[in-house]
Amino acid sequence: MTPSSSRTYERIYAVVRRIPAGRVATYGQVAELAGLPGHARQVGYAMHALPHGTTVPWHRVINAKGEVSRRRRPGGELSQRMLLEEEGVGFDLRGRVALGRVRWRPRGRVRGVGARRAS
DNA sequence: TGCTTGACATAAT
DNA sequence: CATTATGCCAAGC
Repeated sequence: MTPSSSRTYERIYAVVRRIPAGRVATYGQVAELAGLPGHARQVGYAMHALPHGTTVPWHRVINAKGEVSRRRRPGGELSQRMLLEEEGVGFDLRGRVALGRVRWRPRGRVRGVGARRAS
């Protein structure tokens, strides 16, 4: 099967579906979990390709800055922000979420000093 | 069929 | 901390 098949999108959607309410994940994080390390842009592209009545919580995916990415259509980001606020995700005055607080933590962590992510 | 843009990320300045 | 530059892959034209 061609690696550039729609399956790539499905994989991304599967990861996004795992994000619990009240938590958010970055594009890069989703990409890595989807098996596409470094291809954060494709995640954003996949989100853009999502249909309207989708069950995928696309609004829980934000950029590494902790802010909702700007879209081609003005006002769209506000919708995403509203959905997140409804789930309990708070935004600061700069329109950024407390990543260190609402960041989704996939899988158990190696407790202890591991509070650090590979760079 | 080839160039440009993009719901990004990271390093450098 | 913001701004700039480069890399990645896919979709649009």
